[in-house]
Amino acid sequence: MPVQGGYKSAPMLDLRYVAQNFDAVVARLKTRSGNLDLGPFQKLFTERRELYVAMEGLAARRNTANDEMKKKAKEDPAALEALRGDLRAVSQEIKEKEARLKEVEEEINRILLLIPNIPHESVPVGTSEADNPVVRTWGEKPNLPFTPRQHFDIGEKLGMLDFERAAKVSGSRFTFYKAALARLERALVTFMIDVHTQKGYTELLPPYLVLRETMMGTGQLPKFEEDAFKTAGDPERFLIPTAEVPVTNYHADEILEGGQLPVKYCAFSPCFRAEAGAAGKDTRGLIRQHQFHKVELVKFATPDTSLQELEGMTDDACDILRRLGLHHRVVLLCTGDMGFSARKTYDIEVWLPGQQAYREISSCSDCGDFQARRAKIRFRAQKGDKPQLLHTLNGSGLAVGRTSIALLENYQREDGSVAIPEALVPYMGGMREIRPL
RNA sequence: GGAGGAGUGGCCGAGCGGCUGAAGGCAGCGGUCUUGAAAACCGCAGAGGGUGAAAGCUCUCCGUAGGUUCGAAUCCUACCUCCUCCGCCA
Repeated sequence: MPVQGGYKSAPMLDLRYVAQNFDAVVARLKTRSGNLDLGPFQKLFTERRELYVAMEGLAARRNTANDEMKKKAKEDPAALEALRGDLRAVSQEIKEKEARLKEVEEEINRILLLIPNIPHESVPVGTSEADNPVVRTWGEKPNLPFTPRQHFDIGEKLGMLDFERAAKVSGSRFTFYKAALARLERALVTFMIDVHTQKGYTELLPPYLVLRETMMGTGQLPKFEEDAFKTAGDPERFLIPTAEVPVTNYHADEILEGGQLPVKYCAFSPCFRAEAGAAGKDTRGLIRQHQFHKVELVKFATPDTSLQELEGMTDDACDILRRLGLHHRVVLLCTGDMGFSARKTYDIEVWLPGQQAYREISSCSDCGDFQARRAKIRFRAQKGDKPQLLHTLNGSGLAVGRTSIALLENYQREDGSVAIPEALVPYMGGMREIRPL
């Protein structure tokens, strides 16, 4: 009867760290949005340790007694019977403790799985996006000598975005792209991946359906189940909300060699989001759809380099916008605006003339060891060293649909046609502008 | 979907219910030898948890989860994955 050990019950935050710095951790977590309830965590943690100690004592006793059994079995059958009775009681006690330990660990995990990552110290405290400082800005707003239209007007006038038929076929928040705009979307994907692979990102084309534990690994579950689409079969599978999910879990349960870090991947995928909490928000156009395309960047880095890698990744995403000549700015998310798994996040916001607003087109996060702990991704600094958790990073490079929006709004002309930036012309088969059908 | 077969340490591959954390081989690391290298020989070498300042001590792990037993890699049950053949299919 095996005593449970190992990292099977992988804690979501460093158990010991949380236990030893309880107040500080709670205080920092409270700067995030949402409620925080650590419940009976400390009591459970103590009980867990006591159970471990007790079980070990019993197991040790049983093991030595079992060695006796080997001898007695041959020499002294009578004593064997007596011993057997004793041991049965010991085994029984171990089983009981084991059952209780399992309960305790499940309770601890239930609590910890719902607790977000601890914000890094360089992240400003704040409650909403209004508190996100602008870190830098690139380019300038285009000077359009007419009232700029929003992308959905442009697309419909071109006859290349069809929201009505999409609603007929799939319901709200879907779109048919047509002709040159369909090609533009495809061209953007290829363009982005070409740029990233030239910088050392390895292209990965991931599965779009993943298991529950995969969604757990990156932090989408268990807390945000209502945001995801789920299949009916057994096992249930989830449509990925981002390629971050399959790509980060690509190395789940692995030990990487320190020398090969950072490992960098880029991956195109469609993304599926239920948008449960977004009713009434961005209902028109391509901004918020149930399905969109994204090229994702993922890095696996050592703890001491991850913050620096985040800067690099953010710049790699910005580079796409620079090459496309799109005005944008980078903001640092405050504690209250960050995602569940992140310890530090930069959002890149592109200027949309039609909306007269900056809109998020990329989000780049350093997740520290948060996802690595959940997904059991480790590295070995030197041969012979103990494996330790690595750091994971992810960022959009970029959201393709929103890039299409930015191109439409920034390169629109008064007559309804749209220019194609130089960098994309080769990917559009030489096409330099998009004219109405 | 139907019929078979298999899942053991970085890899290959043994393993009568106790002497197996696991033979043997390869790769790896350290050393002897050598002008250097190779070969040969010797040695070290899995992952985690608990406790401890550390050394150490101890517990767990042979696809996963249960079960039988004083004791399971070895017996039983279910599940998962992979391979082969048939059917179906982009």
